[in-house]
Amino acid sequence: MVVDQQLSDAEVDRLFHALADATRRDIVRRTLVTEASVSDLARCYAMTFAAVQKHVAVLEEAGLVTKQPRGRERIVRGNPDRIRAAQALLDDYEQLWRVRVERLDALLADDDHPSP
Amino acid sequence: MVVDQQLSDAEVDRLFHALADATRRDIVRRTLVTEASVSDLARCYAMTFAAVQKHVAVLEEAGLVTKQPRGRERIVRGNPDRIRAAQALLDDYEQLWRVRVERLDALLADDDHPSP
DNA sequence: CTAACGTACAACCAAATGGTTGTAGATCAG
DNA sequence: CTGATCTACAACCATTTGGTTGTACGTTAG
Repeated sequence: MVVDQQLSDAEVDRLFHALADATRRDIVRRTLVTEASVSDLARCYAMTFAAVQKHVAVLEEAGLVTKQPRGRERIVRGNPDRIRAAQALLDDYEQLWRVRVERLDALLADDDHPSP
Repeated sequence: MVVDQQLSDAEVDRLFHALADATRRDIVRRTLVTEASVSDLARCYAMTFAAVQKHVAVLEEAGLVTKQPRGRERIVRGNPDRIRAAQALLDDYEQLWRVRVERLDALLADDDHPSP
């Protein structure tokens, strides 16, 4: 089982911010399936190489992607662990919501036996 | 079972962007457990009422929170469905990653029977 | 060696973000 | 009615963001 990484607020900020852009999400999608160099990726989008380079940097700082040198290229790979970390965070929110549901259930149970 | 909402790129942008701020995440946490007025929330943070109001607006546009008038107050409640929508999106990414794993497995299987 | 390719990085710009203050409209309490 | 409270919204400001262009440097191909 993957250990539930303890991410700081700033890291969580970076993680969700990195996911809040369609181009970056597409880069994550691609590199989860197939590794690609930065210029491979740049050819996929209607923007300059430098712009794509910046998106990859944002993803790398968020931990969603790793960049490994290979000759003159930098090979980009998606990091499934960070995806799972994000899922774990969202799971926590859902668990919190259950508290509300359980409290409402308790209230309804009390209504079955109202005090006079 | 909750239907898998079909979110546009712009909606997903808004969803993750709304989550990319510690104050907003805290508002979501609180309002998932207990409903609260905007000024209830404002008292929790070291910033002006107007700033908190803006954060709530961002969360509302992202669908992570609903705002319901009650007298002069606006009651804020967390929306677990949007949390689940975000989880569903991340699940998709994890599924993509499995494609890579399966392809690697296939490659290894080929290596068991190398051609001469 | 030379030319082409892949990357890194700085400088610049318009637009969006996250905060502030200030004003004004509803609603509630006394 | 009057005053306090809760909200809405505009205007403003500093910083960040997402894009551009341009320059420089290492690596590969011919």
